Amino acid sequence: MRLATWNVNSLSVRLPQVLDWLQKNPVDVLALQELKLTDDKFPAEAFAAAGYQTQCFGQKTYNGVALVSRAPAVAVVRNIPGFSDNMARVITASVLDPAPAPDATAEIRVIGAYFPNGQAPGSDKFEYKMAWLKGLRDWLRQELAEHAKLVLMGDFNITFDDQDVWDPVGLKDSIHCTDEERYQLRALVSLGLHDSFRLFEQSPKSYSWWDYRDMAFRRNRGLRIDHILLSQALKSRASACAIDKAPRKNERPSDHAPVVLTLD
DNA sequence: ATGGCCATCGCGGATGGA
Repeated sequence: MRLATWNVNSLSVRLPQVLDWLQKNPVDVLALQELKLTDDKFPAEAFAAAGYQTQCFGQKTYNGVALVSRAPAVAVVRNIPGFSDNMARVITASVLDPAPAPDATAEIRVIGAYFPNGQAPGSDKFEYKMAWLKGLRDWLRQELAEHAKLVLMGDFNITFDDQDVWDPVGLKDSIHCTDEERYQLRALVSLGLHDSFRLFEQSPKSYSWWDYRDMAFRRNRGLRIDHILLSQALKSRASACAIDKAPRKNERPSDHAPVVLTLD
């Protein structure tokens, strides 16, 4: 089973690239972020023609998330129960596991999330990010108690540590790299999750996002802020995790690259 | 040193992203 996450920075602009990528990478589940469109504009038919079901939680202009899956996605939850939010940032569903362990339930709980950017430490948006992270953690604790096989993936807008940052000195204490954000990320992980990317040997300077400016991609000036976290029950099944830089080389690319996880 | 790009809305330039 393969799962992936991709911040597409406007699905309207990127749909051809997403369909092309799915053809080359026929994953079982793809979580999309930053759709920047409303549900009525979601191209469900295009995905259906490619053999995928979709669950969308859209919003005009900003945010918006979706789950694209081979198997039906059921028990869908939009945003974080218990945390009041007017932005479309989280979509959760249970999807059929094509290769379930014989003694386990046949479903995997998948959470696709677009974490707040936070703009700058000390700003109102940063305060919102901190509150959102606390809200997510409080709900995730319950969700993990109910679903042993759980994946939390998406655009976290937080680096784990300096390995995830192209210029840790120059970007020290800047957004995505602050101690407060990293503390919150560790607190999430402490609920019983694992950073699937670091379960495997990776090349140094592996990033998932590069600024559009300054030829940042060509110079590999990036950040690793897109993550796939696995519950303990799924950790032992993980056999690979990789960032696919190929779509970042397209014309008119998203600024993010997809991250792909393989479960045996 | 500053901002350098891209998407949206909408038709100029502000806002947000990261």
